[in-house]
Amino acid sequence: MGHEKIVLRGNPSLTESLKIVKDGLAQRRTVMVIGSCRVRYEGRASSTLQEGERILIVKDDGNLLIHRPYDLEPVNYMPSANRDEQDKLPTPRKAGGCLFEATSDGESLTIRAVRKEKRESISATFSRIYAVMGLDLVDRATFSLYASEEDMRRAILVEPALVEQGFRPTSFERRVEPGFVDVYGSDSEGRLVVIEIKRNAAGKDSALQLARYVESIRAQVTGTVRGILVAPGLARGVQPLLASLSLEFKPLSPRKAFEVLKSRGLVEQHELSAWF
Amino acid sequence: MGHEKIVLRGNPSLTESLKIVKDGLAQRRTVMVIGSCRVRYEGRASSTLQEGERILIVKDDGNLLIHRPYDLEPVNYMPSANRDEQDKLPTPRKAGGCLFEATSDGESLTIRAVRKEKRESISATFSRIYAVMGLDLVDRATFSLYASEEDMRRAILVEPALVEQGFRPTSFERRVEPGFVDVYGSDSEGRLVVIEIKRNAAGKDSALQLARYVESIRAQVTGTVRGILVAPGLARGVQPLLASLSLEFKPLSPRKAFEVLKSRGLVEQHELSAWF
DNA sequence: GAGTGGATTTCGCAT
DNA sequence: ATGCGAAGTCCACTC
Repeated sequence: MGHEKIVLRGNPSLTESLKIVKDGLAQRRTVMVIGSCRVRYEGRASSTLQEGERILIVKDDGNLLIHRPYDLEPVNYMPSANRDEQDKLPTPRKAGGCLFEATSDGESLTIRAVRKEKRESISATFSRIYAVMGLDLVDRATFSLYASEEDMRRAILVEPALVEQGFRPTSFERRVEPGFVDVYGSDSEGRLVVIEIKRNAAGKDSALQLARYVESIRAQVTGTVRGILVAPGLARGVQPLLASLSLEFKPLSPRKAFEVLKSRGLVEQHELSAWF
Repeated sequence: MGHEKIVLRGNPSLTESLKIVKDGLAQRRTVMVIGSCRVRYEGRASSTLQEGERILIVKDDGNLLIHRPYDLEPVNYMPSANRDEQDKLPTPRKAGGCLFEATSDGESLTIRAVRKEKRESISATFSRIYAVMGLDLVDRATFSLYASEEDMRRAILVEPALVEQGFRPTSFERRVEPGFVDVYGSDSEGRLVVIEIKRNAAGKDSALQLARYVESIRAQVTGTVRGILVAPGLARGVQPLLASLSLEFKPLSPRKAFEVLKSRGLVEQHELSAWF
């Protein structure tokens, strides 16, 4: 029993609701209740929310949300207790440290969650239930939030201060290798600057690649040549390697780059524009 | 048609789903779709989310949320376009500046939302729908949050002895050069007192911020100026920093502040029952 | 586990 | 509108 993909009841009886919620919680399914409720939270702060019609969601990892019919943010919520453990898992996770309890006094349905470590608890009491459901949802897809490396390069060209104050790009080359884009320029003291951009956390290969570029340039010119690795971050162990190669690191997130381009109206919106 | 409180279908046909979603959007009802979808967002950033089972909610004020079966935060979202207008309304609000569109190609259901001013848009395409519903929820209740930093400030104003015997507040949220002083007053010996309040354990930033305030005020007046950091505790390493800055620390928990307000009848009574 | 900084931050209040 | 600070911030990352 209870192995159905979806259990859903409209205008359920109290008994029916209690069973569906209890089963859903016990089986670590996503549980949703739509109805009129009062909510109380105590923990980091205290809050009360009087009777009103809302949507309550308990996800299968124990995260709890209570949404009003308006507002982007949940009016009440409680994070799952075991976030750290969850993050180690590549796929959907199950709750561990959060205690859930569904009870009924014959008139109403109360869902209560207690998070021991953080000493916080939340309680929602439904006096009326319009719909209740237990869901067994599967979502293993990866979420990608991005601006392209090309976007990062363009952002640096239009706003060189992203690299450092006084940086002036003088020329740039096309992509020489998948994943790498170069920008050349000079700093405030006239020194030559070679920039290598990486969209993801830069690994050793990036540092070594940049080192080769810098070395190549140094052989052709006189004077100091600085090598700067621009990336959202460094992979483990790259920091000391960079230092030993006398290279520098400048953090830049694709998001930041995207913002810069957007603020200048330079972002490509071919799909977006079609919608207007 | 469509005047029902709740329209709810399990395993609906594509045609049925499209109608319920279209009607719900047109009538500014809260719309919810549960199923397998792909999501694409463009605007402040860009994101893609491959096929997976999720919960999509369009609230009656136009806020859109897409939740995976895990995580506290929505994987994708789009704020309603008219937040400011909404905030002026005491009761449930309706969307204005957000364009919604529901379409079907015979195989899937696509819900799109476009926010013109912010130039952002989101699109969710459902290849499979387990449940779809249109809700007419009413929630006019007020949400009360206690033991906030604001409450701590109020508590100090009504009971200055929480800071120290003889303290007399003269003003609060006084504008000074670097920002705002939480509470401003004088001690039993007439010395000026500047108070910075923190709800959580105060960190280095709090100490430095208070130091800036004190410095600013010392530049404007003659005589001693005391800086007191009021917080439930100090983060590690802040104690010596405070000492080196010649600042003082007075422990005060939000809970205590709340108790004070409650004892004066300045907050709605509500029980703080045992958690376990 | 604590500290630091970012977020498609959101939210609220101030000028 | 804009800007600043708070948030029951959450969240990822580093030490």
